[in-house]
Amino acid sequence: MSQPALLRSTYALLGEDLLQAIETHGQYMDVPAGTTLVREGQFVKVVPLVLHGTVKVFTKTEDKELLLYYIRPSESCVMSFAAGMGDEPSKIMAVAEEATTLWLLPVAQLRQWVTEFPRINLLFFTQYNQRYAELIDTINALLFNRLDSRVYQYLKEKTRMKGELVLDLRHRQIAQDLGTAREVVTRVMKRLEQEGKIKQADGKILLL
Amino acid sequence: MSQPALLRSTYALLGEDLLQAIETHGQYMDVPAGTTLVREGQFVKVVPLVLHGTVKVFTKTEDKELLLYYIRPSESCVMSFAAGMGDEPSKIMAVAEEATTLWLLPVAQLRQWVTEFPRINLLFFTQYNQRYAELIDTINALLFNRLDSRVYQYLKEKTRMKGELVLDLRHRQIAQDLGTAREVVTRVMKRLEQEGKIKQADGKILLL
DNA sequence: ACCATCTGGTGACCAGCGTCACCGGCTTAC
DNA sequence: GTAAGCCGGTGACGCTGGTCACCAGATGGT
Repeated sequence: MSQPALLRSTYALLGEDLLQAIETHGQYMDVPAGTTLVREGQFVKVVPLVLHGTVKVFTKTEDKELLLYYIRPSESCVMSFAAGMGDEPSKIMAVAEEATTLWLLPVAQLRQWVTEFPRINLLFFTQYNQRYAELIDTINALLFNRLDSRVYQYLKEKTRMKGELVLDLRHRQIAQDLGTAREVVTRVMKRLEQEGKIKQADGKILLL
Repeated sequence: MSQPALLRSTYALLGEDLLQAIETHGQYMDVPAGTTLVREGQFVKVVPLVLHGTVKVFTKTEDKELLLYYIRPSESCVMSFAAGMGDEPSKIMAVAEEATTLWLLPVAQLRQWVTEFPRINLLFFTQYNQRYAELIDTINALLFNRLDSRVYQYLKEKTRMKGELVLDLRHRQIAQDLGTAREVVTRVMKRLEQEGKIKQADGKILLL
Protein backbone atom coordinates (compact mmCIF):
# COMPACT_ATOMS: atom_id res chain seq x y z
CA MET A 1 0.00 0.00 0.00
CA SER A 2 1.31 3.47 -0.78
CA GLN A 3 2.12 5.61 2.21
CA PRO A 4 -0.63 8.21 1.75
CA ALA A 5 -3.13 5.40 1.29
CA LEU A 6 -1.92 3.78 4.50
CA LEU A 7 -2.24 7.08 6.27
CA ARG A 8 -5.77 7.53 4.98
CA SER A 9 -6.96 4.07 5.85
CA THR A 10 -5.39 4.12 9.28
CA TYR A 11 -6.65 7.53 10.25
CA ALA A 12 -9.90 7.68 8.24
CA LEU A 13 -11.80 8.98 11.23
CA LEU A 14 -10.01 12.30 11.01
CA GLY A 15 -12.02 13.45 8.02
CA GLU A 16 -11.01 14.27 4.48
CA ASP A 17 -10.09 17.93 4.84
CA LEU A 18 -7.82 17.28 7.82
CA LEU A 19 -6.25 14.30 6.14
CA GLN A 20 -5.43 16.45 3.20
CA ALA A 21 -3.77 19.02 5.41
CA ILE A 22 -1.86 16.29 7.18
CA GLU A 23 -0.79 14.85 3.89
CA THR A 24 0.55 18.10 2.50
CA HIS A 25 2.29 19.32 5.63
CA GLY A 26 3.32 16.03 7.14
CA GLN A 27 6.24 13.89 6.28
CA TYR A 28 6.68 10.19 5.89
CA MET A 29 9.41 8.40 7.81
CA ASP A 30 10.55 4.82 7.95
CA VAL A 31 12.83 3.72 10.77
CA PRO A 32 14.54 0.43 11.58
CA ALA A 33 14.02 -1.35 14.89
CA GLY A 34 15.92 0.27 17.70
CA THR A 35 15.76 3.82 16.43
CA THR A 36 15.45 6.37 19.21
CA LEU A 37 12.63 8.74 18.38
CA VAL A 38 12.47 10.88 21.49
CA ARG A 39 15.05 11.34 24.20
CA GLU A 40 14.41 12.49 27.71
CA GLY A 41 14.81 16.23 28.08
CA GLN A 42 14.57 16.80 24.36
CA PHE A 43 12.35 19.47 22.86
CA VAL A 44 9.94 18.15 20.32
CA LYS A 45 9.30 19.70 16.93
CA VAL A 46 7.28 16.96 15.26
CA VAL A 47 4.58 14.68 16.53
CA PRO A 48 4.56 11.18 15.07
CA LEU A 49 1.52 9.17 14.04
CA VAL A 50 2.28 5.47 13.85
CA LEU A 51 1.26 3.87 10.55
CA HIS A 52 2.92 0.54 11.01
CA GLY A 53 5.07 -1.13 13.65
CA THR A 54 5.46 -0.49 17.37
CA VAL A 55 7.01 2.26 19.39
CA LYS A 56 8.01 1.65 22.96
CA VAL A 57 7.72 4.45 25.50
CA PHE A 58 9.59 4.37 28.80
CA THR A 59 11.23 6.44 31.53
CA LYS A 60 14.91 6.20 32.17
CA THR A 61 16.96 7.37 35.13
CA GLU A 62 20.61 6.56 35.11
CA ASP A 63 20.60 2.92 34.04
CA LYS A 64 17.16 1.97 35.33
CA GLU A 65 14.18 1.94 33.00
CA LEU A 66 10.47 1.35 33.22
CA LEU A 67 8.22 0.51 30.32
CA LEU A 68 5.23 2.83 30.24
CA TYR A 69 3.34 1.68 27.15
CA TYR A 70 3.49 0.86 23.47
CA ILE A 71 2.24 2.99 20.59
CA ARG A 72 0.58 0.93 17.87
CA PRO A 73 -0.77 1.84 14.43
CA SER A 74 -3.58 4.39 14.44
CA GLU A 75 -2.16 5.73 17.67
CA SER A 76 -0.01 8.71 18.35
CA CYS A 77 2.58 9.79 20.83
CA VAL A 78 0.80 12.10 23.23
CA MET A 79 3.97 12.75 25.12
CA SER A 80 5.40 14.28 21.98
CA PHE A 81 2.19 16.16 21.50
CA ALA A 82 2.31 17.35 25.07
CA ALA A 83 5.94 18.32 24.86
CA GLY A 84 5.43 19.96 21.48
CA MET A 85 2.32 21.95 22.31
CA GLY A 86 3.60 23.06 25.67
CA ASP A 87 7.10 23.70 24.39
CA GLU A 88 8.43 21.68 27.25
CA PRO A 89 11.14 19.06 27.21
CA SER A 90 10.03 15.46 26.96
CA LYS A 91 9.95 13.42 30.13
CA ILE A 92 10.12 10.09 28.41
CA MET A 93 12.07 8.11 25.83
CA ALA A 94 10.55 6.58 22.73
CA VAL A 95 12.24 3.87 20.70
CA ALA A 96 11.01 1.92 17.70
CA GLU A 97 10.67 -1.66 18.86
CA GLU A 98 10.16 -3.05 15.37
CA ALA A 99 10.78 -1.48 12.00
CA THR A 100 8.22 1.27 12.07
CA THR A 101 6.52 3.60 9.62
CA LEU A 102 5.64 7.04 10.89
CA TRP A 103 3.92 10.13 9.64
CA LEU A 104 5.41 13.24 11.16
CA LEU A 105 3.31 16.30 11.91
CA PRO A 106 5.11 19.59 12.52
CA VAL A 107 4.13 21.14 15.84
CA ALA A 108 3.57 24.54 14.24
CA GLN A 109 0.87 23.18 11.95
CA LEU A 110 -0.65 21.15 14.76
CA ARG A 111 -1.19 24.28 16.79
CA GLN A 112 -3.33 25.66 13.98
CA TRP A 113 -5.15 22.43 13.34
CA VAL A 114 -6.28 22.20 16.92
CA THR A 115 -8.62 25.12 16.28
CA GLU A 116 -9.02 24.76 12.54
CA PHE A 117 -9.96 21.07 12.52
CA PRO A 118 -11.41 20.39 15.97
CA ARG A 119 -11.77 16.79 14.92
CA ILE A 120 -8.09 16.21 15.49
CA ASN A 121 -8.68 16.86 19.18
CA LEU A 122 -10.70 13.73 19.28
CA LEU A 123 -7.64 11.72 18.33
CA PHE A 124 -5.48 13.34 20.94
CA PHE A 125 -8.06 13.25 23.68
CA THR A 126 -8.62 9.58 23.05
CA GLN A 127 -4.91 9.00 23.15
CA TYR A 128 -4.47 11.02 26.29
CA ASN A 129 -7.19 9.08 28.03
CA GLN A 130 -5.71 5.77 27.04
CA ARG A 131 -2.20 6.72 28.15
CA TYR A 132 -3.53 8.18 31.31
CA ALA A 133 -5.26 4.96 32.17
CA GLU A 134 -2.11 3.02 31.39
CA LEU A 135 -0.01 5.23 33.62
CA ILE A 136 -2.46 4.83 36.47
CA ASP A 137 -2.36 1.09 35.99
CA THR A 138 1.41 1.20 36.08
CA ILE A 139 1.35 3.21 39.28
CA ASN A 140 -1.08 0.80 40.86
CA ALA A 141 1.02 -2.16 39.81
CA LEU A 142 4.15 -0.55 41.24
CA LEU A 143 2.42 0.25 44.49
CA PHE A 144 0.16 -2.70 45.09
CA ASN A 145 1.51 -5.72 43.25
CA ARG A 146 4.60 -7.72 43.87
CA LEU A 147 7.03 -8.60 41.15
CA ASP A 148 5.34 -11.94 40.50
CA SER A 149 2.14 -10.41 39.26
CA ARG A 150 3.90 -7.56 37.52
CA VAL A 151 5.94 -10.01 35.48
CA TYR A 152 2.90 -12.12 34.76
CA GLN A 153 0.84 -9.12 33.69
CA TYR A 154 3.71 -8.02 31.50
CA LEU A 155 3.90 -11.41 29.82
CA LYS A 156 0.16 -11.53 29.24
CA GLU A 157 0.25 -8.09 27.68
CA LYS A 158 3.11 -9.15 25.45
CA THR A 159 1.31 -12.22 24.17
CA ARG A 160 -1.82 -10.16 23.62
CA MET A 161 0.16 -7.74 21.51
CA LYS A 162 1.99 -10.35 19.51
CA GLY A 163 -1.06 -12.52 19.15
CA GLU A 164 0.78 -15.72 20.02
CA LEU A 165 1.39 -17.59 23.24
CA VAL A 166 5.07 -18.23 22.69
CA LEU A 167 7.38 -15.35 23.42
CA ASP A 168 10.96 -15.11 22.30
CA LEU A 169 12.13 -12.93 25.09
CA ARG A 170 15.25 -12.64 27.25
CA HIS A 171 15.06 -12.41 31.02
CA ARG A 172 17.32 -9.40 30.71
CA GLN A 173 14.73 -7.63 28.56
CA ILE A 174 11.91 -8.31 31.01
CA ALA A 175 14.07 -7.01 33.83
CA GLN A 176 14.80 -3.83 31.92
CA ASP A 177 11.16 -3.23 31.06
CA LEU A 178 10.09 -3.69 34.66
CA GLY A 179 12.93 -1.74 36.18
CA THR A 180 14.51 -4.62 38.05
CA ALA A 181 17.49 -6.97 37.79
CA ARG A 182 17.99 -10.01 35.60
CA GLU A 183 18.57 -12.47 38.47
CA VAL A 184 15.37 -11.34 40.10
CA VAL A 185 13.41 -12.03 36.94
CA THR A 186 14.99 -15.45 36.68
CA ARG A 187 13.86 -16.16 40.21
CA VAL A 188 10.34 -14.95 39.58
CA MET A 189 10.06 -16.84 36.30
CA LYS A 190 11.07 -20.01 38.10
CA ARG A 191 8.28 -19.45 40.60
CA LEU A 192 5.73 -18.74 37.86
CA GLU A 193 6.79 -21.95 36.20
CA GLN A 194 6.37 -23.91 39.43
CA GLU A 195 2.93 -22.37 39.85
CA GLY A 196 2.08 -23.70 36.39
CA LYS A 197 1.47 -20.27 34.89
CA ILE A 198 4.22 -20.40 32.29
CA LYS A 199 6.65 -22.83 30.75
CA GLN A 200 10.19 -22.12 29.65
CA ALA A 201 12.10 -24.04 27.03
CA ASP A 202 15.19 -23.21 24.95
CA GLY A 203 14.93 -19.53 25.56
CA LYS A 204 11.25 -19.25 24.70
CA ILE A 205 8.44 -18.55 27.10
CA LEU A 206 5.07 -20.23 26.80
CA LEU A 207 2.03 -18.84 28.59
CA LEU A 208 -0.40 -21.38 29.92
CA MET B 1 -16.95 38.23 44.60
CA SER B 2 -20.05 36.83 42.90
CA GLN B 3 -19.68 33.35 41.50
CA PRO B 4 -19.96 34.27 37.82
CA ALA B 5 -17.42 36.99 38.36
CA LEU B 6 -15.07 34.52 40.02
CA LEU B 7 -15.56 32.16 37.14
CA ARG B 8 -14.76 34.89 34.66
CA SER B 9 -11.70 36.17 36.39
CA THR B 10 -10.31 32.70 37.00
CA TYR B 11 -10.87 31.41 33.51
CA ALA B 12 -10.57 34.66 31.50
CA LEU B 13 -8.34 32.98 28.95
CA LEU B 14 -11.24 30.93 27.64
CA GLY B 15 -12.75 33.87 25.79
CA GLU B 16 -16.03 35.69 26.21
CA ASP B 17 -18.29 33.54 24.02
CA LEU B 18 -17.19 30.31 25.65
CA LEU B 19 -17.48 31.80 29.11
CA GLN B 20 -21.01 32.78 28.33
CA ALA B 21 -21.85 29.26 27.24
CA ILE B 22 -20.21 27.88 30.34
CA GLU B 23 -22.13 30.31 32.49
CA THR B 24 -25.51 29.43 31.06
CA HIS B 25 -25.05 25.66 30.92
CA GLY B 26 -22.81 25.16 33.92
CA GLN B 27 -23.72 25.01 37.53
CA TYR B 28 -22.17 26.42 40.62
CA MET B 29 -21.36 24.15 43.54
CA ASP B 30 -19.91 24.74 46.97
CA VAL B 31 -18.69 21.77 48.97
CA PRO B 32 -17.25 21.43 52.47
CA ALA B 33 -13.85 19.87 53.12
CA GLY B 34 -13.91 16.11 52.85
CA THR B 35 -16.61 15.86 50.20
CA THR B 36 -16.04 13.01 47.79
CA LEU B 37 -16.40 14.31 44.25
CA VAL B 38 -15.48 11.28 42.20
CA ARG B 39 -15.34 7.66 43.24
CA GLU B 40 -13.35 4.93 41.58
CA GLY B 41 -15.39 3.08 39.00
CA GLN B 42 -17.99 5.80 38.81
CA PHE B 43 -19.26 7.17 35.51
CA VAL B 44 -18.89 10.89 35.21
CA LYS B 45 -21.61 13.21 33.98
CA VAL B 46 -20.13 16.57 34.93
CA VAL B 47 -16.62 17.94 34.74
CA PRO B 48 -15.64 20.33 37.52
CA LEU B 49 -13.61 23.50 37.17
CA VAL B 50 -12.10 24.58 40.47
CA LEU B 51 -12.82 28.20 41.35
CA HIS B 52 -11.55 28.16 44.89
CA GLY B 53 -10.08 25.61 47.27
CA THR B 54 -8.21 22.38 46.66
CA VAL B 55 -9.23 18.99 45.36
CA LYS B 56 -7.10 15.98 46.08
CA VAL B 57 -6.84 13.20 43.51
CA PHE B 58 -5.63 9.73 44.45
CA THR B 59 -5.88 6.02 43.67
CA LYS B 60 -7.26 3.61 46.16
CA THR B 61 -7.10 -0.17 46.32
CA GLU B 62 -8.59 -1.83 49.33
CA ASP B 63 -7.27 0.32 52.15
CA LYS B 64 -4.12 1.54 50.49
CA GLU B 65 -4.01 4.92 48.81
CA LEU B 66 -1.58 7.00 46.82
CA LEU B 67 -1.82 10.73 46.30
CA LEU B 68 -1.57 11.59 42.62
CA TYR B 69 -1.93 15.37 42.57
CA TYR B 70 -3.95 18.36 43.68
CA ILE B 71 -6.33 20.44 41.59
CA ARG B 72 -6.10 24.11 42.34
CA PRO B 73 -8.13 27.13 41.15
CA SER B 74 -8.03 27.74 37.41
CA GLU B 75 -7.42 24.04 36.94
CA SER B 76 -9.75 21.25 36.06
CA CYS B 77 -10.09 17.57 36.66
CA VAL B 78 -8.87 15.91 33.51
CA MET B 79 -9.67 12.51 34.87
CA SER B 80 -13.31 13.52 34.99
CA PHE B 81 -12.96 14.97 31.54
CA ALA B 82 -11.35 11.79 30.32
CA ALA B 83 -13.94 9.61 31.97
CA GLY B 84 -16.77 11.82 30.79
CA MET B 85 -15.67 12.16 27.18
CA GLY B 86 -14.77 8.53 26.81
CA ASP B 87 -17.79 7.35 28.75
CA GLU B 88 -15.53 5.20 30.82
CA PRO B 89 -15.55 4.71 34.56
CA SER B 90 -13.16 6.82 36.56
CA LYS B 91 -9.92 5.21 37.71
CA ILE B 92 -9.33 7.64 40.53
CA MET B 93 -10.94 9.23 43.55
CA ALA B 94 -11.30 12.96 44.06
CA VAL B 95 -12.02 14.55 47.41
CA ALA B 96 -12.23 18.21 48.40
CA GLU B 97 -9.33 18.83 50.75
CA GLU B 98 -10.58 22.22 51.84
CA ALA B 99 -13.95 23.86 51.44
CA THR B 100 -14.08 24.20 47.68
CA THR B 101 -16.03 26.11 45.09
CA LEU B 102 -16.64 24.40 41.79
CA TRP B 103 -18.25 25.14 38.47
CA LEU B 104 -19.75 22.04 36.95
CA LEU B 105 -19.85 21.50 33.21
CA PRO B 106 -22.21 18.85 31.85
CA VAL B 107 -20.40 16.34 29.67
CA ALA B 108 -23.00 16.60 26.93
CA GLN B 109 -22.30 20.30 26.43
CA LEU B 110 -18.57 19.76 26.67
CA ARG B 111 -18.68 17.38 23.75
CA GLN B 112 -20.14 20.15 21.61
CA TRP B 113 -17.83 22.82 22.92
CA VAL B 114 -14.77 20.83 21.99
CA THR B 115 -15.53 21.51 18.34
CA GLU B 116 -17.55 24.70 18.74
CA PHE B 117 -15.05 26.57 20.91
CA PRO B 118 -11.69 25.03 20.12
CA ARG B 119 -10.20 27.33 22.70
CA ILE B 120 -11.46 25.09 25.45
CA ASN B 121 -9.11 22.42 24.19
CA LEU B 122 -6.25 24.60 25.23
CA LEU B 123 -7.37 24.35 28.82
CA PHE B 124 -7.71 20.61 28.74
CA PHE B 125 -4.53 20.00 26.82
CA THR B 126 -2.63 22.12 29.28
CA GLN B 127 -4.20 20.23 32.14
CA TYR B 128 -3.50 16.90 30.55
CA ASN B 129 0.12 17.77 30.07
CA GLN B 130 0.52 18.91 33.62
CA ARG B 131 -1.15 15.81 35.07
CA TYR B 132 0.81 13.62 32.76
CA ALA B 133 4.04 15.12 33.98
CA GLU B 134 2.95 14.68 37.57
CA LEU B 135 2.07 11.04 37.03
CA ILE B 136 5.43 10.38 35.44
CA ASP B 137 7.12 12.06 38.36
CA THR B 138 5.12 9.88 40.71
CA ILE B 139 6.13 6.77 38.82
CA ASN B 140 9.75 7.77 38.89
CA ALA B 141 9.58 8.50 42.58
CA LEU B 142 7.97 5.12 43.26
CA LEU B 143 10.54 3.31 41.19
CA PHE B 144 13.74 5.17 41.86
CA ASN B 145 13.49 6.92 45.21
CA ARG B 146 13.36 5.50 48.65
CA LEU B 147 10.82 6.56 51.20
CA ASP B 148 13.14 9.18 52.68
CA SER B 149 13.19 11.29 49.59
CA ARG B 150 9.55 10.62 48.78
CA VAL B 151 8.51 11.94 52.17
CA TYR B 152 10.83 14.90 51.84
CA GLN B 153 9.55 15.73 48.35
CA TYR B 154 6.02 15.42 49.63
CA LEU B 155 6.69 17.82 52.49
CA LYS B 156 8.36 20.33 50.20
CA GLU B 157 5.41 20.21 47.83
CA LYS B 158 3.03 20.72 50.74
CA THR B 159 4.85 23.78 52.00
CA ARG B 160 5.01 25.16 48.47
CA MET B 161 1.26 24.78 48.18
CA LYS B 162 0.43 26.25 51.57
CA GLY B 163 3.01 28.97 51.22
CA GLU B 164 4.37 28.49 54.72
CA LEU B 165 7.17 26.41 56.18
CA VAL B 166 5.21 25.06 59.12
CA LEU B 167 2.88 22.18 58.39
CA ASP B 168 0.14 20.98 60.66
CA LEU B 169 0.12 17.43 59.48
CA ARG B 170 -0.27 14.03 61.10
CA HIS B 171 2.14 11.19 60.37
CA ARG B 172 -0.91 9.08 59.64
CA GLN B 173 -1.90 11.47 56.84
CA ILE B 174 1.54 11.42 55.26
CA ALA B 175 1.50 7.64 55.39
CA GLN B 176 -1.86 7.50 53.67
CA ASP B 177 -0.83 9.92 50.94
CA LEU B 178 2.32 7.97 50.21
CA GLY B 179 0.74 4.55 50.43
CA THR B 180 2.71 3.34 53.42
CA ALA B 181 2.25 2.79 57.15
CA ARG B 182 2.23 5.26 60.00
CA GLU B 183 5.13 3.71 61.92
CA VAL B 184 7.27 3.79 58.82
CA VAL B 185 6.64 7.49 58.39
CA THR B 186 7.53 8.11 62.03
CA ARG B 187 10.80 6.30 61.46
CA VAL B 188 11.58 8.24 58.30
CA MET B 189 10.65 11.55 59.90
CA LYS B 190 13.03 10.81 62.72
CA ARG B 191 15.79 10.24 60.24
CA LEU B 192 14.98 13.43 58.33
CA GLU B 193 15.12 15.30 61.61
CA GLN B 194 18.51 13.80 62.45
CA GLU B 195 19.73 14.80 59.03
CA GLY B 196 18.68 18.36 59.83
CA LYS B 197 16.14 18.58 57.02
CA ILE B 198 13.08 19.08 59.19
CA LYS B 199 12.12 19.80 62.76
CA GLN B 200 9.14 18.44 64.65
CA ALA B 201 7.50 20.10 67.62
CA ASP B 202 4.10 19.68 69.23
CA GLY B 203 2.57 17.98 66.24
CA LYS B 204 3.81 20.53 63.71
CA ILE B 205 6.46 20.01 61.10
CA LEU B 206 8.96 22.70 60.18
CA LEU B 207 10.96 22.48 56.99
CA LEU B 208 14.52 23.75 57.15
C1' DA C 1 40.30 -25.18 18.31
C1' DC C 2 39.75 -21.53 21.16
C1' DC C 3 38.05 -17.55 23.16
C1' DA C 4 34.43 -14.05 23.75
C1' DT C 5 29.87 -13.36 24.62
C1' DC C 6 25.40 -14.35 25.40
C1' DT C 7 22.06 -17.05 27.79
C1' DG C 8 19.66 -18.92 32.26
C1' DG C 9 20.51 -20.60 36.97
C1' DT C 10 21.97 -20.39 42.03
C1' DG C 11 23.23 -19.34 46.76
C1' DA C 12 24.50 -15.88 50.16
C1' DC C 13 23.83 -11.59 51.95
C1' DC C 14 21.64 -7.38 53.21
C1' DA C 15 18.76 -3.16 53.04
C1' DG C 16 14.19 -1.37 53.00
C1' DC C 17 10.07 -1.46 54.76
C1' DG C 18 5.55 -3.48 56.16
C1' DT C 19 3.62 -5.49 60.40
C1' DC C 20 2.77 -6.40 65.23
C1' DA C 21 2.70 -5.36 69.83
C1' DC C 22 3.10 -2.15 72.99
C1' DC C 23 4.52 2.44 75.19
C1' DG C 24 3.37 7.11 77.47
C1' DG C 25 1.44 11.70 76.75
C1' DC C 26 -2.16 14.72 75.56
C1' DT C 27 -7.00 16.03 74.57
C1' DT C 28 -11.93 15.54 74.92
C1' DA C 29 -16.29 13.68 76.70
C1' DC C 30 -18.97 12.52 80.39
C1' DG D 1 -11.52 12.36 87.88
C1' DT D 2 -11.66 8.82 84.73
C1' DA D 3 -12.05 6.62 80.46
C1' DA D 4 -11.61 6.71 75.48
C1' DG D 5 -9.11 8.30 71.45
C1' DC D 6 -5.71 10.28 69.11
C1' DC D 7 -0.86 11.29 68.79
C1' DG D 8 4.20 10.07 68.11
C1' DG D 9 7.73 6.65 69.37
C1' DT D 10 10.09 1.96 69.62
C1' DG D 11 11.87 -2.71 69.25
C1' DA D 12 11.41 -7.20 67.07
C1' DC D 13 10.59 -9.87 63.17
C1' DG D 14 10.11 -11.41 58.49
C1' DC D 15 9.37 -10.89 53.59
C1' DT D 16 10.73 -8.95 49.15
C1' DG D 17 13.84 -7.82 46.15
C1' DG D 18 18.48 -5.75 44.81
C1' DT D 19 23.44 -7.12 44.64
C1' DC D 20 27.46 -9.98 44.19
C1' DA D 21 29.95 -13.79 42.85
C1' DC D 22 30.13 -17.46 40.19
C1' DC D 23 28.68 -21.61 36.94
C1' DA D 24 27.57 -24.10 32.84
C1' DG D 25 25.71 -24.38 28.29
C1' DA D 26 25.03 -22.46 23.58
C1' DT D 27 26.63 -19.63 19.88
C1' DG D 28 29.58 -17.34 16.85
C1' DG D 29 33.93 -15.26 15.24
C1' DT D 30 38.76 -15.71 13.88
